[in-house]
Amino acid sequence: MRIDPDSTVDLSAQIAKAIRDAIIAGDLIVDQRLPSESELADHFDVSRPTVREALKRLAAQSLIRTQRGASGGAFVNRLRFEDAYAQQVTTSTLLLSMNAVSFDVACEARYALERACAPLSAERRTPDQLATMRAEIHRQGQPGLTDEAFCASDVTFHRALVDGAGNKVLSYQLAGAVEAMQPLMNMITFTARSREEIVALHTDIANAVEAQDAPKLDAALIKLEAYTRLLAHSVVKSHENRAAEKEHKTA
Amino acid sequence: MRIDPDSTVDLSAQIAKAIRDAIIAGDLIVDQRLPSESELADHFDVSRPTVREALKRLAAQSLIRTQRGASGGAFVNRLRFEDAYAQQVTTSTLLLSMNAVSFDVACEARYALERACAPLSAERRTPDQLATMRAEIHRQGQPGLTDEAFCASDVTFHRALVDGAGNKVLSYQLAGAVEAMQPLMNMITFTARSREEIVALHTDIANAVEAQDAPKLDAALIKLEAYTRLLAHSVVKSHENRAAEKEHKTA
DNA sequence: ATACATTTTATTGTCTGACATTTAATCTGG
DNA sequence: CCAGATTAAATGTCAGACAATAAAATGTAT
Repeated sequence: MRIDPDSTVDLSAQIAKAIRDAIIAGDLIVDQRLPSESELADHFDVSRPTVREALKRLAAQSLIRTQRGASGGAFVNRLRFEDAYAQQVTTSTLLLSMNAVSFDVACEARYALERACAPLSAERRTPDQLATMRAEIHRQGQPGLTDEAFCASDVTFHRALVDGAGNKVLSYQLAGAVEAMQPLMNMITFTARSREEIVALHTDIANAVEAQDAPKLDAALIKLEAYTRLLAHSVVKSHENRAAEKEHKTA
Repeated sequence: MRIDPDSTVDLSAQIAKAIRDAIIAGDLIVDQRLPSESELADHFDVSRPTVREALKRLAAQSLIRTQRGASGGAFVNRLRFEDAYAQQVTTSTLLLSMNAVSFDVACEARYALERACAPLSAERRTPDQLATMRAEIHRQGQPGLTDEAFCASDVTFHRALVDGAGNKVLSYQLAGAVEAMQPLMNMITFTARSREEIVALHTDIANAVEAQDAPKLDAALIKLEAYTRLLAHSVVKSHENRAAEKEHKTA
């Protein structure tokens, strides 16, 4: 592990990269203790604050954890699915919010991915998963639910569908796609009529899963995607109309 | 933006969270300049090194960038697809290497996702994308190629297929799945015979894409997945045999 | 000898203050 | 008006200190 003191890059960034590379290469294994901050400072010939900045960078990526006290220190962290999941949701959410991704593109991606795991879900669905889906459908049918709560329930419903595939890697990859869509979905105001329609489509999905009927499930998802896009378009249009009216007034 | 000085959590972690939440909530917008480190230190009532550790955490997640000099400082970073992509690859790779994910599970996830975007790719394929796929197939057919180079070409080929869907969100989500598999794929030793088979299957895929024949493309991908798993299983078996032999000798 | 309380020690967390480096803005002389 | 020198503001880095924590070592009483 070496750094170049003459490089224009931050020393802490270089040190973080050196350690990260060592972890990726397997030179540092899970739960292994790194040298203490002072030792690292000596090794890289920098000050302790600089080493600490490097370690904080790695901690931000969940690559290490630190413990205080005697026999404490920084340890290589076993990256858990939940940690990776949380990071992916944050990243995906910001990515969508900062890059002017159209609703259509995001929606297409989400449903394409969801349909990818649908056949596996249909095959392997568990009673637990079915119960979750039914429970969320029931919740979505209750009046007085806020739009946010409705969307949250929607996410839970779809997560159950995805997790039903029984493939942790797949669940992890899809988590970002499904959850990152939520802020966009929250823009939609769900009328009683549209909620009714969505509940009906969700019921179709749950039925198809229960019947382990993959083609029917795929068809139901396609219908739901189409309906979601329809709703979003009407929202966009009403926004545009309002903007146009405003424009008209000021003119 | 506030922190709790009595919390047991690191101050730098709290500050990072406060700023991160502000970015996610949209209180800090892209390219907006954060207060200087000294000002942040005053605001949170901590020292400058503590603020710096917090900022490095955010920099590690590509949420901010820093610039030196007058009128420099920390700016909210527009998260680019490439940055998010790179992070996802790192995370996914470590996730697989640290969690004893079986080849079958990873492979299933990868091909399920890839098949998800296949219909879109078939519909929207560009001449450029087709050219890339053909070029990589040609490279894969050349003798003297190392296993690593063969795998790298494989990744490029599949990326072309994925990018062909013309959906950046989808490409981003799939990037991790495809690239993270590479270390696992690198374990396989490709015989001349198996390379030939893979090239043939890749040709089927390219032909299906060119013909914009989605069902044919899906079928080709299913065959490739089955063959990939077959190869991996033979590798695992030969490993087990060798281990058994070793065991026998020492006994 | 063992269980419990105390002390020691190693380590991270935080602070203070200073200097180095970089870069944009400002000033100054031609 | 322009080019170069100067200034100022910001991050990058360093050194040394102290606080907080938690494990290990030590002492002590039963």
